[in-house]
Amino acid sequence: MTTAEAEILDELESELRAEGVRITRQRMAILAALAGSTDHPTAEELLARSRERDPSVSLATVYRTLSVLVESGTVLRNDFEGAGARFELANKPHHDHLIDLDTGDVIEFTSRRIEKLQEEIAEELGYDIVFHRLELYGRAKKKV
Amino acid sequence: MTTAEAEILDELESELRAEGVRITRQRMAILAALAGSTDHPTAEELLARSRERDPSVSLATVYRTLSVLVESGTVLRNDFEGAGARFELANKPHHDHLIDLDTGDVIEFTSRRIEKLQEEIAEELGYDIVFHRLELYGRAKKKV
DNA sequence: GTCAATGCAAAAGCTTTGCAAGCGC
DNA sequence: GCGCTTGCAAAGCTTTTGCATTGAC
Repeated sequence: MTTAEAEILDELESELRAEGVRITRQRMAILAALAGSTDHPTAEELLARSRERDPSVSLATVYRTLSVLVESGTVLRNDFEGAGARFELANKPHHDHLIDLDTGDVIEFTSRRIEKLQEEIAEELGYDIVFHRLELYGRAKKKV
Repeated sequence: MTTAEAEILDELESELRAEGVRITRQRMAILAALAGSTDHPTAEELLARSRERDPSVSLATVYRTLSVLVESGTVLRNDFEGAGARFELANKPHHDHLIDLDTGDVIEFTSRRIEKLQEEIAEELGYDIVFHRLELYGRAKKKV
């Protein structure tokens, strides 16, 4: 685990304790797995990564913990097309996703202009946006 | 069934036959259910609506038929947050969706500008977009 | 010590599939 | 008539849940 990851982990732990969330070995293992992931792992992948730190983690606990973390706003859940849900820490600025259809890679991007247009559209329709989902699915351009 | 719906149904049937898709009573019932729906029904809802025309339709056939129709580009499948997949005929211009979190209503909208920005973003990242998903989830503004 | 969190296994919810019978073309 | 389509029931997958036990605070 890198120093940066350890710092993130410490911070997450403090924040969660402050919210009254109980910290268990399993939860720390799952948080560590999240902090150590730069991709967008599935529950199964998080189970495997958590077990490297604490083999006692079960899939049920991964799901229950993710549920708690999503509730508290610590984790974001993504339901990309195709497979099961994918998770990521919410400690980054808001962003949307571009999914590489060939490799499954997920690229994060942001666009103030698109965000703004979404607000305008909702406004015209008489709505307040609570959250949104923008996913681009594509293939890398051939190198020329 | 309105005259307009009957026309849509005729057209769908012709197109599918032209593509070599076999037309069965069940498939016609499912197509009619789709043509007669202005909302975005689930497979279960389509089953119920199809059975009004042909009670022999089974859920397995609804799914298998939808699969054929999605393959042929006749139907679009939406995986909105929350429940199961929702379907709609693809015979309208491209649009995105705003989902009312209180009522579940789905409002369609289009924005050339957002589409264009998406293209630009993909371009910058070196990708060609194959398809995308843009969903706004919100609540109706309070009337003042 | 109390009450929440865990592991396990069973269940749930949606969707798919194997198989024998039926039916479109 | 041939081969695709159907209904039924069973199975698949991901996610959730009941229950007895463990463990955090």
